[in-house]
Amino acid sequence: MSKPTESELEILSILWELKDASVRQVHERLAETKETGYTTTLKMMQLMHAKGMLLRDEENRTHRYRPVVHQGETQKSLVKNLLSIAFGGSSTSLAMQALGQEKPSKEELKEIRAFLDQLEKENR
Amino acid sequence: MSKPTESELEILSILWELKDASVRQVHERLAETKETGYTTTLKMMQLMHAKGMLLRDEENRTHRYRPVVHQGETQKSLVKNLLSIAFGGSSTSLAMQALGQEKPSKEELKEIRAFLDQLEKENR
DNA sequence: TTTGATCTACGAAATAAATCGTAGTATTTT
DNA sequence: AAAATACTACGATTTATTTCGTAGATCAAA
Repeated sequence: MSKPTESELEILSILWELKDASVRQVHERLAETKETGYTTTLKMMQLMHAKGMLLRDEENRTHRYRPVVHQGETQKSLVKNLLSIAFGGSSTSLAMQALGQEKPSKEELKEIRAFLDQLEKENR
Repeated sequence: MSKPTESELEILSILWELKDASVRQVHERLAETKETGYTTTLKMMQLMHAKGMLLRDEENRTHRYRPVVHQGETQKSLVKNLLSIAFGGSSTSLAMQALGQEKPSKEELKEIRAFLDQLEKENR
């Protein structure tokens, strides 16, 4: 599946959260942070459906959409791409860049450390 | 400064590495992994220069270009963007996603742990 | 049952990004 | 010094992405 564009990602994010939504719902969320017309959102979602990125339930007049790809898979490919294109493949520097950006809480630090231990264990 | 496009990033990556290069040099590197014409590369770099993304030394007939922004700053804004658009702002999950992708070496693990300790210390 | 609101479909325009050919000069090779 | 090669400049085209108006159908309210 091809890489979603910026706008597509905005829509996907909302759908990942809501699981399932009408154009109206998505549009209302989008409009909170962005100046945009209803038919624009509609068209985007229709295009995404045509591309196979969204499933559509046409049972009722108001169609409901949901993402085909899961957030995790998309995150994975985005990270992979960013890694190769801007970090010379070094996941370490990407990770540190991210963590420096938005400081993790105590709990998160613990989680990350556990994750590192896990990685190290596997590596034997 | 606005976010570089995919193609611009490819060029920036090469320039970050070479510090300073002619269109020909950049083109040759690009052509290793991508089917593209010389004038396309030229035009891209001219555009980037016009946008203020690249400096140009016009001393000699063969101009030499170098990036205005450093890799670190660009990485920072890319990560920031990715974080907000696909990870709901959670640097922890971005970091783990990255590390799971490309496993760090023993040395890198050490480095990351030190980095985490540092973060924790600051947090008091 | 008319009016108004809400939907979808869809064409088309606006914008952004990427590609490339051609012309004109300078430089190097034969 | 003629021919081939290497550069820049630049217009124009192509392709991708985003935006939006209009039409027609369905539903809800007056």
